[in-house]
Amino acid sequence: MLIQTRRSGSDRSGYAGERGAEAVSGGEKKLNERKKLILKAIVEAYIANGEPVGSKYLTTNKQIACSSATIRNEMAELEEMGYLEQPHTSAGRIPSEAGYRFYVDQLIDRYNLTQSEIDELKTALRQKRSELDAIMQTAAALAAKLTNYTALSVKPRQARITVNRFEIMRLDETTAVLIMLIGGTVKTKYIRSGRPIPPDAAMLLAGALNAKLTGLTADEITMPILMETERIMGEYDFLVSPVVKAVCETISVFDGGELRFEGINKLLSFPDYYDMDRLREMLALFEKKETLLEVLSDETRKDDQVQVFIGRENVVKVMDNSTLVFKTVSQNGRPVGAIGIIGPTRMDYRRVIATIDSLTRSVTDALGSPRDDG
Amino acid sequence: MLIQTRRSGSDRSGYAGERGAEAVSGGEKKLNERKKLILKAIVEAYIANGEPVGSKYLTTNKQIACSSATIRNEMAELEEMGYLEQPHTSAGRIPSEAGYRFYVDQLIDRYNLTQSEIDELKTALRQKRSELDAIMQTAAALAAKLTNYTALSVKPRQARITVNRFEIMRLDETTAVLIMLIGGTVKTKYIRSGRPIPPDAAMLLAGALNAKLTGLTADEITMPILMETERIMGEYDFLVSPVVKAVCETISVFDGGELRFEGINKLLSFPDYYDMDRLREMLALFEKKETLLEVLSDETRKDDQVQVFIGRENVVKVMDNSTLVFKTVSQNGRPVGAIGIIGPTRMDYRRVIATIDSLTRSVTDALGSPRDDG
DNA sequence: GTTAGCACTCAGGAAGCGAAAGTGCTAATC
DNA sequence: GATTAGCACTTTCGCTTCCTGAGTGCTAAC
Repeated sequence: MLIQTRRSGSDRSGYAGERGAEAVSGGEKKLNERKKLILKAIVEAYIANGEPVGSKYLTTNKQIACSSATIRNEMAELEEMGYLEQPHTSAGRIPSEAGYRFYVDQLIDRYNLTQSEIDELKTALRQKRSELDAIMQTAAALAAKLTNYTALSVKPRQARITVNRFEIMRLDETTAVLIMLIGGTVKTKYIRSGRPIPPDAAMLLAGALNAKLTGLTADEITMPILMETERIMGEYDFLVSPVVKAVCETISVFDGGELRFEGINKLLSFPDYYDMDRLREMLALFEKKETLLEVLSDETRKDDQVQVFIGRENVVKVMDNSTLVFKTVSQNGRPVGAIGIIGPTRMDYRRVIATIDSLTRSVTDALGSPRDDG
Repeated sequence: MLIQTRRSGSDRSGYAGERGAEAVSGGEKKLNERKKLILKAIVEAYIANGEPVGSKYLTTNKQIACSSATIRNEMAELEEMGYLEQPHTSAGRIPSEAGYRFYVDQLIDRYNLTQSEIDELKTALRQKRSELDAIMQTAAALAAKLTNYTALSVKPRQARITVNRFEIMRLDETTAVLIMLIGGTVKTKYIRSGRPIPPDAAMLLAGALNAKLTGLTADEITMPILMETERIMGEYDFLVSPVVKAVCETISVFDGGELRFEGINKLLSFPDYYDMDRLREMLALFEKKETLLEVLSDETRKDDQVQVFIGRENVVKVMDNSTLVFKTVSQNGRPVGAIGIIGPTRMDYRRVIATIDSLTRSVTDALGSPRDDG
């Protein structure tokens, strides 16, 4: 079962500071201000340095005005509550998954990208205006570059895929290309016929397809429709069956969704992935795609806020110790994909969340509404 | 400077057995039969086990009928000649790059895939008949699966990219999709105009583009051609400039070639890549693409035989300790891409070469000649 | 409730040691 | 002259041992 970040207000990013944390609903334990301060400091120090943080180190933090002994007591309690862990007795503490979760939900500060980063983002995206595939890939590349983690972009599995419009391009006597507009993307498919395809047959076919098959899913293309289309085609009815087959193939395959990665090598920057087995499993996951697509597609539509899945919250077993952060991208108010980051649980959440948030917002802007605008 | 495998005959695969090895031309040193046997045994043992091989171990090889002391003497000479290396005094020997090269050029046995492997290959490819992009990707995935190394597929940088045919698909009042047939692939580009694009303008535009721009490279599209096209378009001349810009963008970008990888996680199966730095550099190389494309594209056309670049023979510095094996794929006798394997120098050359050879052959068959066949 | 002090624990590095593997060389043998 | 047996030598690798430093938990004092 996936646990989603809970939020109180309708704050734009959903990531407020400490305000309202006291009033949080439900099963979460209350933490006094000092505990929060300590937890926050531990998470941030651990994110920054990757080493367990000890009580002495925390005394250097100006905001925490008490001795190491006191901090030790608080830490012991935080550990008891499940927010901290100890790799071994004589090491400092590191955040548990629950600790990260609490941090992400309630302690994190709002972080803003610098103006130059935002500019980079906008100009990079402007160039590819509204080519959905290209724009998503560019966005993922940007996300990888800005965050230094591996980024992913996904076009979700769509329940109902239909072709908006057909076109036929004749190449020569017996060959033609079938062009299909599906949502914001164009798919093509070769058609080879044993018999000649005269120009008027191509025109007729395009017309027939547009008349009969637009707006239909693969399931809805039934025998009567086929026969009706063949009737329209008259003497060229032999073209209908192979072409419709090609159409069905396309809209079925397309259904699978597409998942791309950028910056895979960034994984290796983190000691968290120095374990070869973990790394291999991660890369295998990247190539299998189905599992990850499931996570992304199932959840994609729920929310237009940044989603954070920490460690074992992920259905995918492999992803212990890894966090997935993503947000959907919309066009005309409908989600058409998502962009995200995958990296170690010990991740710079502030930065990653801010980046993904801005990025998806910019992409959504850049995509605009390709049909409606003047 | 790249060194290519030299071959003597016109043997189909270019990988003969020992025959004729004695008669090899030029600067290569002659090896007596026993040395060859020993070198071959060492290379194969090292490929199989990944550990330096010692003289004692080689006595278990039936073909080498002499004592360990004799073998030691021969090994010492082979080392002097540059075919073997010693990691440290008390270890066995491993092949040097020159050793691998000699092995690949002259000692390797012909290896054939099993019938079931060939069948898998054919059926997998048949399904995607002649969709160039899809077929190349499938082929790379197959190569990765069959060899257990990382595979790559590439559509080479083409010096002269031209559009064979244009088509315009009108979406609504102000939006259209420009469809370009380039070689065997179809590229699309959105066109948005501030002003309405009536249906007859779309038709007229397609006609004008086909008349004026087909067969031209980006460089060859000059001002006079633009003006002539605008003249043809009459009152719709405002469409010409943005559309031609889109065309140029496409054929320039396309020029870059495309490079895809399959089975990146396979890299991790080999202790050769347990060094994190090497691994990271390798992954970075995979993402940068340009460097690798250069190697592949430059050499791609030279030869229709399997090409093997061992270690430092590769221009790319990162690829010490790595070997690149690839072969071009042709359509209508013209190279349209290449499929290859990248992996540790200690690679199963027999198997990899055989696989790439069969695979590219099958792909070439599957691609057929899309314009000429009945 | 907070702090100082102290005993305790544990990871990680350095040093030392012996076993195993494989070589190079010499002298004997075919 | 080519081959082999034998032996001393070198080097890695795994193992144990020891030591240090960091950080804790607990107790007693403030």
